[in-house]
Amino acid sequence: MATIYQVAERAGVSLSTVSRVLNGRKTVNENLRAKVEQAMQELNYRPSSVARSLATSRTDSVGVLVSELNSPFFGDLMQAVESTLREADKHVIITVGHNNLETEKDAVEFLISRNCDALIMHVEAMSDDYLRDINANRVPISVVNRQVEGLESACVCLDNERGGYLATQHLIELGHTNIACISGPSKARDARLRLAGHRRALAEAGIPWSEQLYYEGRYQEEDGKQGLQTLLSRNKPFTALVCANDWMASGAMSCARDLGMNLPYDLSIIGFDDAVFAHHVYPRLTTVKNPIYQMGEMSARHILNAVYGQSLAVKTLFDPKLIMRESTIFHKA
Amino acid sequence: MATIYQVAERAGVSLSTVSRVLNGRKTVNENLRAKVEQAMQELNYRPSSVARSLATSRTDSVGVLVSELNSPFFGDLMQAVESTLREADKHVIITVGHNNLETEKDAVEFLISRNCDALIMHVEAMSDDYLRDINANRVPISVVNRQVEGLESACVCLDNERGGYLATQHLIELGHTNIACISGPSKARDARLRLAGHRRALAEAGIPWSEQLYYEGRYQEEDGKQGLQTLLSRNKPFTALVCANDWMASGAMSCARDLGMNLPYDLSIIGFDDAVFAHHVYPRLTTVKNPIYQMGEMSARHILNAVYGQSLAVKTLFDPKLIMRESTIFHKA
DNA sequence: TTGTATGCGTTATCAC
DNA sequence: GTGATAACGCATACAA
Repeated sequence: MATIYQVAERAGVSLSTVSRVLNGRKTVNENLRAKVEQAMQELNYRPSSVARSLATSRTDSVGVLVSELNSPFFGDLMQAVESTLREADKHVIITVGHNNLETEKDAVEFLISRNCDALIMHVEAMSDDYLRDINANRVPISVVNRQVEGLESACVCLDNERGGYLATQHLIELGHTNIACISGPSKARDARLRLAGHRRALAEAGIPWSEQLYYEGRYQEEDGKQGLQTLLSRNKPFTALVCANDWMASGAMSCARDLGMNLPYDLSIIGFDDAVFAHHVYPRLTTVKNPIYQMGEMSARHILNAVYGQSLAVKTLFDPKLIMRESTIFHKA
Repeated sequence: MATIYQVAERAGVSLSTVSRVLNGRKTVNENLRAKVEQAMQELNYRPSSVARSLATSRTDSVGVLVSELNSPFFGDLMQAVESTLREADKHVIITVGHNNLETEKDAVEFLISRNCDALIMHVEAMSDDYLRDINANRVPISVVNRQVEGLESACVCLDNERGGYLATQHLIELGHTNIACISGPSKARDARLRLAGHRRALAEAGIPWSEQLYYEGRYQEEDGKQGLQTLLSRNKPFTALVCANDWMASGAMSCARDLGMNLPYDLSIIGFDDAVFAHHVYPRLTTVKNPIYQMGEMSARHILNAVYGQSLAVKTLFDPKLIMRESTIFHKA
């Protein structure tokens, strides 16, 4: 590999000059610039990003920490982050946290040891305090899908409460009044908020909340099945079911079918997220869209602004949108 | 950030000694080692990976180039590669090629400019020559899901021909003799191989190949729909349909349903890949499993061996497996 | 505008 | 076993 010094020698200039044309400085004679560029060509010179990093103490890399890689949700997030950042010639180092505190902390240490200029994180286990500490004392961060007090401008997230509200409101508008709910784990913020929205919609419609129509899952497909069976066993009839994400909705749907129910006539089911498979299930799943791609883009933009001196427009709170498909239907009184 | 020099000063030794304990060299006095380690503790010292890279000309990073990020297939691949590599304290830099030659080349240049020690690639557009050139003159690579002549040991892939064979054989065993086929794009190697397997199964069973029962798609969901409609319009009856991937199978299924067909009784459909949504569609999709997770792991292992001096077991050719679900059924004569 | 000298934080090659 | 000293490839303050 050719170095800047060899280029300088061949072009008959000093290495400072080479460095200048390399960094697009205007203060360099056109003649010399041409010579240097030709020398670069001939030597097939490529700057060493490592050496540059050592000199500038910047790596042009941002660490990304997500819960999983093999899910449509995080796939979209990654895709958005990667392409936004790469447009700005930054790159992405990926790690996985598995929703586990130790793993998440490990990943953060790993990324910091790699001298990332910033971190984009989607974490569940890690505390707000920990996040604030990282941002204050270690490296700037952006948090996806979570509100951290004191870090508002660095957090991009969905209005989960409103999403929960929309889902239930939709069922109410269809005439349902006995509405069951399979929520996410109560220790998860987004799950709590979606549930709160659900309850607000019920309250506004004058429908009393019933513990019997409630089941707490952990966002897994299996929980949809377990949840539906449990709810059914309580002998309190319902004609519609809200699920806190699409996986559980899908689990509930297969379970319902296995039980001989005729969907959506016997039971309206609504999900949350609009995962890729939402329109693969049968009947196609009505759900609430989580605009994760845009959120990833905004998170990346925040970093671009905060760390790399750009000034892009960023939006931090996203509005969920109802996607009507065929898994919900009018309640026939 | 504390440097190695400050640690040396505090411990009252030279920086060579610090460097030695840092790298676990045995040739250092226990007393000094203790002093140094304490000094590191007190200063909360973290070695700079950048400086180390400059000195060793290794970055402990491997570049990964995949076609997309937001697909279950690549999600699994990434997950496998990341976790395998991180166990060995290497990290992963991700880029996306979008099945487009220019983008793929760009991504490779980008990764190389980042001084990756090696590349793991899943590319479609790039030529074999180009791949060989990268490996020979630039940086060691491993190729996923593709056979490159001369690079055999660096290629880990599925036996696509056998996969295609298995799918069709399964339908034949169910008694079907009129079997339509929606293949992938003929410019894609894996598509050609799957098709070859399909034809071999037909031939072995004495079923003549018919151009009328063949449609070439591009692996998109929409192609499943287009394909089925086209095939149906040709007035040559068939009772089973082979699709070269799950997306097209899913598209064909919804199309069939929209056309009023009763699945799987009116038409048996089989897919390929066993994507996550394969068991979400209704009826649950019979398909051929593509063990992408293991393939990713093996690809990472190959790099670990070739570049980082490890000696892990690697397997390069993977056997597809038939996953029987409910979308295929006996042909009633 | 151009060149010189120095630093970035390690590893590696020598002597001692 | 230990400690100077020179790379590694680039950026940058400063001098010319």
